[in-house]
Amino acid sequence: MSEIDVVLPDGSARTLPEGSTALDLAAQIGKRLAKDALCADVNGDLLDLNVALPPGALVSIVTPASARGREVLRHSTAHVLAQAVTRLWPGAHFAIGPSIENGFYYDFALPDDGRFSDDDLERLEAEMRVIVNEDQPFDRSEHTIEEGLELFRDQPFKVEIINAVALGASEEDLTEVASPSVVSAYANSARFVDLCRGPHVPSTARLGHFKLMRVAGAYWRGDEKNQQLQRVYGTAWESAAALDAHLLQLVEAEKRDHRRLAVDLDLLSFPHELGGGLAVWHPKGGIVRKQMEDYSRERHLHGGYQFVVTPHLANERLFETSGHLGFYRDGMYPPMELDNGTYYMKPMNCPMHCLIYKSRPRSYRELPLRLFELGTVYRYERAGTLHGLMRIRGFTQDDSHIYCTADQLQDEIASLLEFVMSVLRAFGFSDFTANLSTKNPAKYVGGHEIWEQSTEALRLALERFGLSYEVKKGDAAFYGPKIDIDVRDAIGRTWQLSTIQCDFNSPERFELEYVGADNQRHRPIMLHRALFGSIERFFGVVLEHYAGNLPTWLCAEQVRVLGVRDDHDAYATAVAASLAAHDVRVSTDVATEPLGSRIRKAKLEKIPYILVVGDDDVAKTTIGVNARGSNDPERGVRLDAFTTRLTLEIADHGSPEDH
RNA sequence: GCCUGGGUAGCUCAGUCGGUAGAGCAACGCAUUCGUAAUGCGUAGGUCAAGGGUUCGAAUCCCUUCCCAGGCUCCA
Repeated sequence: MSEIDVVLPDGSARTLPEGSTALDLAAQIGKRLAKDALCADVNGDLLDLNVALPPGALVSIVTPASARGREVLRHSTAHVLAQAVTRLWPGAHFAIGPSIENGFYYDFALPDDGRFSDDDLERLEAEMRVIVNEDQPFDRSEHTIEEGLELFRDQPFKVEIINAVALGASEEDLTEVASPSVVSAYANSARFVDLCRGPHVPSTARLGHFKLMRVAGAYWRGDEKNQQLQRVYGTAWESAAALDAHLLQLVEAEKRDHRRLAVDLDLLSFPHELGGGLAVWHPKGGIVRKQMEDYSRERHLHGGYQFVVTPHLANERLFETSGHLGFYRDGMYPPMELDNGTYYMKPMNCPMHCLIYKSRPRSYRELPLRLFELGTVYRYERAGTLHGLMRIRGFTQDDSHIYCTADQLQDEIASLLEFVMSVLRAFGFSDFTANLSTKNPAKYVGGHEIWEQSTEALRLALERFGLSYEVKKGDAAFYGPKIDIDVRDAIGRTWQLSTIQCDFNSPERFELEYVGADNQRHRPIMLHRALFGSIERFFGVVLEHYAGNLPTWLCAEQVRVLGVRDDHDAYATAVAASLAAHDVRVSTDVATEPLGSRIRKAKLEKIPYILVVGDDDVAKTTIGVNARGSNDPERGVRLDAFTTRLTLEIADHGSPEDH
C-alpha cells in the first residue's frame, strides 16, 4: 500500500497510509488528541474527521476548546435542536441554524402556525439530551441540485436556499451548502437529515454542555415583510466548566446593567406615567450628568466651537425643507395642529443650525464655522426597540454642525478625530476603532465627485491619525459618507459612540452659501458630529463600563464622613465642611446607627471615600480613610494630606481603585 | 411594529383549587453610643399596571390598553 505525507501546523511531517483520514492522523499523534478531535483544517478548509487526506496536505486537528472547535460544537448542537423540534413537532419546517457568539440559534416554522413558549425550552432540552445519548453519527452526503431538491422536498426553506444558491443569487447561502453545484447534507438518523456545508462533530455524543436560553420571533431572511419564524437561542461549550463560567458571566453582566444601577444608585427612573422611553433624572443622576455636560461644554469652548441654543419644536415647513418629514416621518412624534400651522418636536438639531448659518451672508473667512449645542431631540422609536438609556425617545445630543469648504474637510476631520478621542479618554475609554461608511449606490444624493472627494478626505484623515478602521461599503446615510467610532469597554463589549458625518444634502436644501475669496457664491459642506452621541446613552455606557464605580470626579457624592459615636459628629461635620470648601461633594451620616451599618450603606452607594473619625482623630486632627475597592482602611491620615490627594484625583479624573 | 415572557409595598419576591394581601430589606418612631459591609423592638406602607367582562365572590379566569424584559426588524 502506498503512503502519503501530511504537514502539521508546527511544520513537522507525518507519513500515513494512503486513504487515511484526519482521525487516523489524530490517532497517530496521540490517543488523547484522537479522543478530543472534532474536525480538521485541511489546507485551510474545515472538514469532517472521516475525510481522506490528500497527499501533502497541511492539516491541523480542531479540538473543542478553540474558537473553531466551539463553532463546530455549536453548529452541531443546532442540528440536534432541529432534530428535537422535528421529533416533538412532527411536520415542523426548519430554516437556518448557525453558530453565533457563545452559542447558536435555529429558526423554525411550526405546524399550524404554532409558537414556542418558554415552557417548551425544557422539553426541547430534554429531547436534545436523548439525542445526545443516542450517540448518533453526523453522516455527510453530497448530491446534485436535483437530488437535493428531492431530498428536501418537504422543507420549503431548504428548497429556497438550494434554488437561491443554484441560481447564484445568494452568496450568504453558500454557508449552507457545499458549492453552487453540490448540495451537501448531514444525516443523524434515517429520520433526520439537514442541509449543511459542515463540518460537524463525529457524533452527537460529543455534545452536551449546552443550555437553551430563550425563544424569539425572527423574520425569514431578516426581512420584516417575510414570514416570522420561531427562533430558539442556546449556548454551548466544550465543557461543563466553560458553560458554567459563561452563565456566571451573564449574571455578572446583569449586575452592571445600567438600568439596575440607575435604580440601585438612585440616578434616574422611567416612570410609567411618562410613557415609554422617557426618563426623569433624580438629584444624584443629575449631578453626574451635569459633570459630563460641564466637561463637554468646557472642551468645546476651548475647541473653537460657538455655542447656540434652539427650540424643541418647529413649524412643519422647517422639516419639509430639511427633508425629515419626507424621509423619517414615521420616526417623529405626531404633529401638533395649531391655528398658525402644524408643529413637530425636533428629531434633529441640524435644520435649526442651518437656519443660524443662513441668518446672514457668510464669508469664507468664517469657515470652518462650528456651531455647538447640547440639543434635546425626540424620536418616536418603535416600542420594541426601546432599551433603557441606550435607546430612548427623548435625548440630548452633544451636537455640532461644522460648515466648511471641501478643501478644509480633511484637516477638519483629522483634528476632529483627535478631539473626539481626547474627550472619550477623559471618561476612561482607551480602545478605539473606526468604521468608514461609504456610498450606498441605491440610496444617495449628490454628485459622484463630491462623494469621492469627501470619502477620500475621511479615509486620509483616519490614516493620518493612525486609527484602525473598517470600510463598511454602502452603509452611509443617503446624504454623505461617515466615520463612526467604537469604543471597547471594561468587559470587552464595543459601543458605537461618536459619529462624524458629511452632509451634501442639507446645504442644498437650505441653499446655504458663502462668499469666497473670488467674490463668488459657493456652497459649503456640512459635517454633523457628536462625541457622546447622546448624553443618555453615553451615561449608560460609562455606568456599565465602571460597573457603577464611577471615577471620583463624576460621582454624585465623593466623600462621606462618619463619626464613630455621636460625640464625634461635630468633628465629622467640621471635616466635611473643610472638604466642601475645596468643592468636594461630601456629606455626613450621624451616629444613630452602628458604624458597621453606616459603612455598609455608604459602600452600597459606591461612594469613593468613606472617612471614619473617632477619639484618636479628634485628638490629632486626622481621619480614617476607607477607599472604595480596598478592604483595609488607613488610620490616622492627616486631613490636609487627604484633601490634596483627593483634589488631585478629581482633577486627574482618577478613581480610588487607581492607587 | 412582530414573537415570547412579565407587571403584587420604595427594592427583591411569595401568594395553592377563584374565597378578599404576605415576607425580607428600605422608610419612620423609640431604645442603643458603637473604630470599618447589616443593634434591638415597634409603626406605617397596597385601586395587586389601568379599564372592562365572567362570577355570589377575581391579584388569580377572559378581553382591551399601557409599561417592562429578551429577541426580530428599525435606528436620520
